[in-house]
Amino acid sequence: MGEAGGASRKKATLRDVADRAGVHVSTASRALDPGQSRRISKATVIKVKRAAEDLGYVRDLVATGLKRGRTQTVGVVVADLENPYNARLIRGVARKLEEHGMVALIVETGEDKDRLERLLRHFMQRRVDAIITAATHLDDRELLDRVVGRTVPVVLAVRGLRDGEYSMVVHDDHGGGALAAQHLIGLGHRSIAQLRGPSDIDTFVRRAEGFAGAAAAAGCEDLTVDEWATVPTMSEGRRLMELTLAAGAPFTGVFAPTDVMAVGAFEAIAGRGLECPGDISVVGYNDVPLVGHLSPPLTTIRLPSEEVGSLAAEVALRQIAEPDRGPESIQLPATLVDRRSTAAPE
Amino acid sequence: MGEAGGASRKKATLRDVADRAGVHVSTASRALDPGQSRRISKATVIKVKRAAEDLGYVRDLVATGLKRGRTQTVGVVVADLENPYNARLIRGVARKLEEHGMVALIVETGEDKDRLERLLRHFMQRRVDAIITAATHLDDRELLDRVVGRTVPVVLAVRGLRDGEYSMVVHDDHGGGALAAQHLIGLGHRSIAQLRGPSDIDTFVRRAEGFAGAAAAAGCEDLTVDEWATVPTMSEGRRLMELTLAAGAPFTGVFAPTDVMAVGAFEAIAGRGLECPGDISVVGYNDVPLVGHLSPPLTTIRLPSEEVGSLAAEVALRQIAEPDRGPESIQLPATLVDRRSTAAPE
DNA sequence: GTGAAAGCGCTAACAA
DNA sequence: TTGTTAGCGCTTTCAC
Repeated sequence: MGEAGGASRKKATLRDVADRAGVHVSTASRALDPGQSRRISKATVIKVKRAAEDLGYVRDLVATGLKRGRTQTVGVVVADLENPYNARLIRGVARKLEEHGMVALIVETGEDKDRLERLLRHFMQRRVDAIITAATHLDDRELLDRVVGRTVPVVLAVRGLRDGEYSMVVHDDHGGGALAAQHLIGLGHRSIAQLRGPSDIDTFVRRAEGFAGAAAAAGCEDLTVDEWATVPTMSEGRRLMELTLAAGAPFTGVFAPTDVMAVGAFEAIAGRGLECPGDISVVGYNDVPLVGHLSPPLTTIRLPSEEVGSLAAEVALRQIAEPDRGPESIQLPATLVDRRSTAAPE
Repeated sequence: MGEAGGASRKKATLRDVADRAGVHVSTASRALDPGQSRRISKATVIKVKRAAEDLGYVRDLVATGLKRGRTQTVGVVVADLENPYNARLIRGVARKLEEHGMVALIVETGEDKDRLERLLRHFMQRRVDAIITAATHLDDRELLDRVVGRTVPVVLAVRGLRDGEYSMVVHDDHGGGALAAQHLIGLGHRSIAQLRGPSDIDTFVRRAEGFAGAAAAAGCEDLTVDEWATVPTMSEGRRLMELTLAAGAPFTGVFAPTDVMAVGAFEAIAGRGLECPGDISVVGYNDVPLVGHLSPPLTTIRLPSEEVGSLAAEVALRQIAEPDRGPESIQLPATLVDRRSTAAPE
């Protein structure tokens, strides 16, 4: 019956399989390769497959990778693993890749540029077949060009870059920001503000533009402070919210370009003894899991990050298959999830 | 000045470097290997390093892996990437590995056994140097033995297995469960209950035992229902909480063995028109990020998962370095984070 | 349809 | 200190 487990003996090699089947290694190789096995006589294929099974043979992907120059690996970069929206993005990527027998090599930058460079270099050393990055800053172009260049396809997920040399799968951030403003305005708010995420990240710039544009278009008073967050975290959200409150001008609605920044805003609001949505309405962005269970449940712009991941993987696969294809761009529409952190002003 | 970028030309090989430096490849190999370079004349090392720099040479880890039989890769399995406590675990692993020039290959099972098997097989094909798994079910032993066996070190993180054939880094779940009960009891609750996680996962069994034991020891009425959750999710938490409430017996405190299950419990409580902690106190487990911002902020047992990850990586590295070392076990103590979801019964 | 041969890019005895 | 040699395990022309 054999050793189908294969965890015991020394690990069978293709040579062993060939020997046992009484054929040459090259024949064995072909018999086991779905793309080649039809060029081999049915009888031989069966013989070889049986031998492989008996020996508990598993193809060594390292050797295959070396020979073929393709590792069946896609490098995936995110800024922060702890953010569930990245988790979903990764899941989207991983599931799609898995369907094609490929695997994601996932790394986290913590928004640190040096780290990004190290990680990208590492990807190159490992000969990943493509790179999907959701951690791009606006000034990373030079870095990407320099360390990755055109050696492997790059797909920018979520965070884009201004001119289209790389493939991108992004969200309609401008529209999302506008939607947040319009929602507030529709509720009757006339003085609103936004907390702005890092100014060197595409998504945050676009969300900010969208919000500001829609506020202006509606003739709404925009009491946004000058400052931008340094990183899109809860504490930065709190800081900016405090700043905005401290500015003194009265406003009744605020947009945070990230759910966790919105949570920071909640803290600042509570810290001032104010209430949400009674005194101030808050709109977030992303719609990460627990956010519907906060107090109050957060109204937010939904970013379907699993879908972004899945699409990014599809693009990557396509670019791997057809390297001369030229960059592709996909943009997903923004929708608002209306919950309880927004209400008409009192 | 050269091509330090290396993203342009055809990709320099060690041979190219050797040629340019006027030495043999093996010499070049040694010169570039920190562990060997002291056996090479200073002058040669410099020559080679310069040539490498000029050519933008980067060592091909695939080839190195094939030759050395070590890929500098550790496979990491989690059940659910979206759970931030896994994110932290992964971060702990990744950071530690990175210090040693290694990288984590991260995959997600969704608690699915077939998927686990496929993923483990894939790890073997990729020749990972070790496997860290935080997705183990109690009946996975046979699977682990069969597909991994003793070919590479395995470290069980968070979720253990009963007899010590594998290294483990776990939390004191029994103690954690007991702590939850004691906290409630200390507050004055005399009738309490727990929602139990999947009965085929070590952590949940131990937490349940700890809780039940402490409740019994205090002579407390334990109104836990018979049912166990099928998966540790919010909806299962809600379902079990509803079941418990429907049982009709009056209790004032409940323990959920997972924060997300606790959120489900919140929903069920609210659904009945009850209040937390007014009518029922709730204790969770894990202390994941947003949980302190729920309404009410959740009292919970803290599981330092980043530390678990980091320790698991250390154990893995040790086991890789000394394969005959025999399994190691580490257990971290449980602590309670007292917030607002628990109070004295009314 | 199958075998022979030549490596992918690198490392590690073994010599010298 | 350095070069020679022999592969790691696999795929893939090129013959037959």
